[in-house]
Amino acid sequence: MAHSYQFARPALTVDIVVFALDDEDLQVMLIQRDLAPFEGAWALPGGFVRVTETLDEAAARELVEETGLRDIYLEQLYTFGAVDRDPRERVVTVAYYALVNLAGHDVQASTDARRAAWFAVSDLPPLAFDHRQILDTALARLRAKVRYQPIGFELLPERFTLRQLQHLYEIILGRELDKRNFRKKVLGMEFIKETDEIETDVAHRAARLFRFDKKAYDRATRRGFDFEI
Amino acid sequence: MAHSYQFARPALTVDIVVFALDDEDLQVMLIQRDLAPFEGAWALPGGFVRVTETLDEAAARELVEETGLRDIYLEQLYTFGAVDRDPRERVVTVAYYALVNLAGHDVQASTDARRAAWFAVSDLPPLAFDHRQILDTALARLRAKVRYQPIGFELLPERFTLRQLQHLYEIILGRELDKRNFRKKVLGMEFIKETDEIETDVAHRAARLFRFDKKAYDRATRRGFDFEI
DNA sequence: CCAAAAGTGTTAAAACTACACCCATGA
DNA sequence: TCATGGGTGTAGTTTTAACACTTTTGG
Repeated sequence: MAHSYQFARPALTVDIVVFALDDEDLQVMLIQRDLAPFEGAWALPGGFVRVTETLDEAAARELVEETGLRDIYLEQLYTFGAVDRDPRERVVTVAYYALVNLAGHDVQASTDARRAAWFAVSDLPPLAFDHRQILDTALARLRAKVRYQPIGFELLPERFTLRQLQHLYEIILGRELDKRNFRKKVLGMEFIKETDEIETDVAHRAARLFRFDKKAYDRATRRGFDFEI
Repeated sequence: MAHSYQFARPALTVDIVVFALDDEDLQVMLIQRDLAPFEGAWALPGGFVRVTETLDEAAARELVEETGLRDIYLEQLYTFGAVDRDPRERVVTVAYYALVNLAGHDVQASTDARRAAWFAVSDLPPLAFDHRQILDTALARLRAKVRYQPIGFELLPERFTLRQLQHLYEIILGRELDKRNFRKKVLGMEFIKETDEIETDVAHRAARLFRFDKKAYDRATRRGFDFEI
């Protein structure tokens, strides 16, 4: 590695694919651009990385600034470096994806969030730059990872019913699951703890609420347990 | 995303963790640094990304320049952005990992490769920068990915024995596998094709050679087949 | 009393694990 | 003829997949 940079430097940004779940669909948060290029088009939240912050910090900061979301699950996805992905100049972007429980966070909390909106991943508008490719990569990662890491819980409230959990997997994986087999598998995981609460305000028998116990999960993992749905 | 960069830019590099297999160990290629900082220390091959090349191109170029290796399996790993990972200035690095078949490539083909050497991952020297962390991340990724993607073949010659293949998994996964069960599973994969050749120059019964048929693998994948060891 | 979802077991098929001997070859 | 690794089958166990009815609750 040479000591100093004899060439021009690419600019460096972060972009974040924020996923949430409603009753019907997996959703993604997009921001409507107010500047050229792609003025008026929808884009992923993101922005330039400062020299004084890590990549994770840049992603978390942009998320707060552009969407008002803070303290949510955030994981680096992939770094996109096509030479012409930004028409103005060379920009390399480190993409992240985030998972948020819609019920627990107020997206309108930020003034900069006025142009933010949720879209179903099955019905997306055209996106600026290569953001469609980034989003597709994030979706593929989420679909693969949700099966062998307990990240799905990030999309649910802290207390959830088994029906909600099953529904989450059905939406993300895109196929139906057998209710009895699903419950058998999940109830066999000792880190999915039954609480003494039940649903309220439902027009039918109320379901038991469960919670994900991270410490118990870590203990099981150390014993060699492999999460899998 | 603002239009132009009102802040100083981090420098951007690529670093590559090159894995190979010998009879005993998984090995990694390191380069001895001839400049400060960390002069004389061992480091991953890598260097600055030019504004005219993609990240993949930068990684492939640095690999040829520093090790002489070309046309080998190369995959983006993770991007490391700790603020002080380089003592000189802010440098973000996009790490890659590569897999190479030792028998098929001549590492000494490059003049710049004089300071390159292979080290067993179980017996590494101290590394420059955060390269130990990068290497550990690559190792974790390789161990996880080799189980559900057919990338192990990249570490073997084009024609290989089932013993070599089993040995590869035993070294990477760090545990012994049952010979009969392993052969049963592998021979059941239609994209692992028996050839009409056998080993030569062995002091015992010669084993049949097999090859990995990528097209047949892609066909199986499209039918929903899931590779797993 | 009706509509809606909660909750619950069994069986057959498939996959996985453990395990030991004879065979072919070259030195 | 010996040392070395090549090559092969079975049985017990575990895991997975398919499948339907009764209970609870609120409206």
